[in-house]
Amino acid sequence: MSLQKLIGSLQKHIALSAQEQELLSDFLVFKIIKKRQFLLHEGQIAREVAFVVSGCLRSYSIDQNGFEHILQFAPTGWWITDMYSFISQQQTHLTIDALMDTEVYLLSRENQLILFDKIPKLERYFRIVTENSLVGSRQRLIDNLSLTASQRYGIFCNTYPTLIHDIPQKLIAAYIGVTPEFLSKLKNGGAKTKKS
Amino acid sequence: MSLQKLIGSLQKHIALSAQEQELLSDFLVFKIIKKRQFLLHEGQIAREVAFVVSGCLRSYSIDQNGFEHILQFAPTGWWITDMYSFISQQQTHLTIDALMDTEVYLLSRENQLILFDKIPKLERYFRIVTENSLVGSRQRLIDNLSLTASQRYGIFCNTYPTLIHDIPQKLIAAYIGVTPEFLSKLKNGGAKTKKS
DNA sequence: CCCATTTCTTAACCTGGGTTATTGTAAATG
DNA sequence: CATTTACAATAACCCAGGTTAAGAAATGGG
Repeated sequence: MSLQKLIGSLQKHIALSAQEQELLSDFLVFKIIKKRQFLLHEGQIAREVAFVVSGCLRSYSIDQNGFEHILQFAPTGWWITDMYSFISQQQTHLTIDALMDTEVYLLSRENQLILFDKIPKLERYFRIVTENSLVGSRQRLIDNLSLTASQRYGIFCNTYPTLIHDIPQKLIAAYIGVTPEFLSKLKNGGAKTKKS
Repeated sequence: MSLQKLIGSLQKHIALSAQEQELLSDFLVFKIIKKRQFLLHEGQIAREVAFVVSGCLRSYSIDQNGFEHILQFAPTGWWITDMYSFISQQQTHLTIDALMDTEVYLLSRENQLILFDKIPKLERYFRIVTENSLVGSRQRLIDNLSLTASQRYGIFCNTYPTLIHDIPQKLIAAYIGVTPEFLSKLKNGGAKTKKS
């Protein structure tokens, strides 16, 4: 059963008894999000965090000029939500949708907090996951401040090797922070435009 | 006593008994870092996380060209470390130093993990602090991807109102991601360079 | 109080990446 | 299988922000 993917992720950091696993599963909702469907829309409240069993989600914001900026891709084994909206229960400025048909387990903030009291090990697990997310987010900030677009493209290829050939390259551009035109120039033109 | 500042921060999220406060304080080390002195140097391991009681620290990375990029300022009431090195105990790529004489409490990762077992509420506190840091980091990423330098300067002024007049403006430039020359142009020149 | 160092400003010129537009092509959709 | 719709490539031109340089102002240590 697909719940095993989630349990597997938990067991990397904590040990859960059979009863605890059962209890946890009572608080989860399984859902299929079809390609191009939304899990979260700007203006809504992120009531749940999602664990991706298969497929891939993305979170992004849309700026004043209508450009999308991708914060995170979530392939198999990743958690995704808008953390701001999830912890404050205020309206989100992000959108989350599916790049392909995707299976997820949803855990509401409400249930998460209940579980933290019933199974303190779960609070540990999420503490660790959040620490790791913070490391990733800070690293990406540094990369954006110190690297060129071409170097960031290289890092993307290492970080999400499975995605490169599976998603449109305009999404890669929206992640590394350039226009699709410029990414195309990078990959093909490479460097030179000047004479010989 | 200055420990009260830390306890005050804890009490915003959790309730600690007198004994628990005592136990916690046994694991903390008080330290004064004088202006321009280092708390962490590239290549070292971040054994501790620091809580700033007074003064201000900063964390930054240095890129291939020798330019500094500031990840975080930590005035009174903020926690700071290199989360990557702190959780993995691998060598850091960041540097942390003091912008002015600064008082901190240090908590080692080792002691932090011991405390998480002895006082689960502390794990909750750090789970919450880390969630909030993640929100801040993600927001800053969005800002860097979607806003102009001028808009980012405005946000800096709102985020760290106390710092604007207390730190050299080259540091503000290193935070918002522009050169000191360009920030100067922004503040004074404003817009025009072309003819009337 | 003075000299040295660091910081700030200004200005001329440069470039990485953006904008706009066109054309070709591959998927969805009917 | 025709037709919309979305994606990628290319190219000419543009601009926010970087680079270099050099003088003015602030800071700081002896």
